[in-house]
Amino acid sequence: MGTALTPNETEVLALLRGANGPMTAYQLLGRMQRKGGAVAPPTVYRALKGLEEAGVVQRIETLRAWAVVTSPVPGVVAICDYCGSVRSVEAPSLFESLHQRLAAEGFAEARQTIEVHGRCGDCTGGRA
Amino acid sequence: MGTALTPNETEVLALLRGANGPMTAYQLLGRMQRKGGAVAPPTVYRALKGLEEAGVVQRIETLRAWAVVTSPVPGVVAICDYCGSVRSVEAPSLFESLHQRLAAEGFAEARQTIEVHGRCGDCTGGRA
DNA sequence: CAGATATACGTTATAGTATTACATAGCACA
DNA sequence: TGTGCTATGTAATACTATAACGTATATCTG
Repeated sequence: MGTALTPNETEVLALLRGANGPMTAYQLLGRMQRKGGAVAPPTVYRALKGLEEAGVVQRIETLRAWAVVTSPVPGVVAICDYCGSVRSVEAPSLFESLHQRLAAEGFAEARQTIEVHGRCGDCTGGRA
Repeated sequence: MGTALTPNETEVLALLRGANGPMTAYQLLGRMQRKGGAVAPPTVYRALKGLEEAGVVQRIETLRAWAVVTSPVPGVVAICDYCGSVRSVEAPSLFESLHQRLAAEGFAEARQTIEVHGRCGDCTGGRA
């Protein structure tokens, strides 16, 4: 199946798993430098590319940051602008509707990005 | 209603309208420099910010580029990776489903980004 | 009118994100 | 042994975006 991860990919993935949210490439770079000495941007970007192709991380486009994929199926990324939390919400029927809608236009999609900014339940319940 | 556009905003909007697709901020900058002499990045970014707030342009996140808003209502941005075309596809019921789905999670959305990469009808019909 | 405020813009510098290009090292295996 | 492949290192650069500060102009208002 998926080829095994390389050492660098493993390290980046571990860092992302240990974080409680997305990290930018340069945050990852900083962590790796504090551990391992001379690490340069291509090391991080190559690892991210590999992990993305393996389907285990994804770029959160609107944050220019990277996060572990938490759901087996593509989801809606819900980003709270108040507390910064990022959740992936599964919505298979939504993606199916999207597929249908695009098919009706003759468009064959290969990759969907759905990101939503707003306020999460925790931040809505409490004060502003 | 919407305040009038500033001269810089007007110029940037005209450039985007004249293009047949999204332009990056630095492409806009280059055009403005060839016309007007010394123009710096903040000039472009300020104009884009104003236009975005006015709802007449939007950033295409997955392209890191900017495009004129073509539909009165938020749409699905369909990007053909073969010919580079970018279209906004209206899908009100899709956005309504998205709203419902997020509301069920307690999430109140303020801004949605839906971008899809794939192959458009023109590129599907013909050869690879 | 003087002074206060607000908007738009100019200018310089810098921050933040990502890629290109080329070198090297190790492994697999004919 | 040598050939090719994968992963990595390394240096430089490209691309995207913002911060911080200054200036000009308009408008309001006492």
